[in-house]
Amino acid sequence: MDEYMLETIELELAILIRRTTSITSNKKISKLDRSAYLLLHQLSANGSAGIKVLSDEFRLDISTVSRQAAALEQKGYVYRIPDPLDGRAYSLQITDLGTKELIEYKQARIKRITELLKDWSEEEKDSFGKLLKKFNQSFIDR
Amino acid sequence: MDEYMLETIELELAILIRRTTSITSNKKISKLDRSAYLLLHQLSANGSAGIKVLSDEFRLDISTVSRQAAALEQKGYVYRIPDPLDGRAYSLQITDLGTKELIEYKQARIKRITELLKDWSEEEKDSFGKLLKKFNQSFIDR
DNA sequence: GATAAATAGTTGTATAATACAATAACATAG
DNA sequence: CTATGTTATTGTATTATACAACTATTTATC
Repeated sequence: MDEYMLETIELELAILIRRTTSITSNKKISKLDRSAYLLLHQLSANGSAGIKVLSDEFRLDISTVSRQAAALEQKGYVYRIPDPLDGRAYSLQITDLGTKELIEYKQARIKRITELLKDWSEEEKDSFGKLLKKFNQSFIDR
Repeated sequence: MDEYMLETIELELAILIRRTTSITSNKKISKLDRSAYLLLHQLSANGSAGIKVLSDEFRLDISTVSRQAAALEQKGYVYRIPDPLDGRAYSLQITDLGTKELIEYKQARIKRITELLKDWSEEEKDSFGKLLKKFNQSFIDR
């Protein structure tokens, strides 16, 4: 029973990833992509931070975050504040435009998920959210 | 409450995808990648099929599946049976070697997930598996 | 304080998974 | 039999990632 459920989880996760990857490369719903969205979310929720800190939090390579940040800066969604104590470093700060886009994108995502889950019970949604969060937690801690 | 939970689901899904993408491009655990794994799984579970049928089932572009199939054939994990009724088409059949790799890969994945979820209750695992499956269902039906 | 080692960030290059467009070979409908 | 549709392949582009080489700067060591 246990073994079987793990197999299900394992398979359904793989399917989920493939499906999302496909949809992502498909539709340009908004001006934001997933990586940009998560970066903006982080800056918005937890305040400004440098590339290094962000890449640690995200468990991504510094170079990856560096490019993501450059793209966001180029679009005017973030700006850089040089670190007064360290000439190499700076903080990324979300702009008003960035905040606006973030909210719009988030709203569009929530709308889509609301639609997908419209037949789910409150309890199921609640449970799914919590378990996903818990899974990501274990996942991140490795 | 509802709105909040949808926001959580939405965010945690994005995080999950990013995290998995990162890990995928990171570790070569096995000879299989996720796409190859899912293709083999499909052939193993639902019998042989052609590229067209597979790409419909997977909601992927034909060209994508065509390349995945070519890669698997090249490794000796599948072989082609020409369709006797249609000179353009053929069936993909999993080989013994393919089956062997599939089982090994699946086992490795289950092991990893077992480890990740070792502190979860039976009920949580059960619930997570079912909800993931249900989510993919809604997701696929669009 | 001078030099060595560590750190923050950028840029070049590579890989994986996808899509779309053009094409070839074949099948079916009129 | 010709026009249209279908299966699969191949060329090209995009996106998100990693690793490696590099620059500029900071910190540690002697």
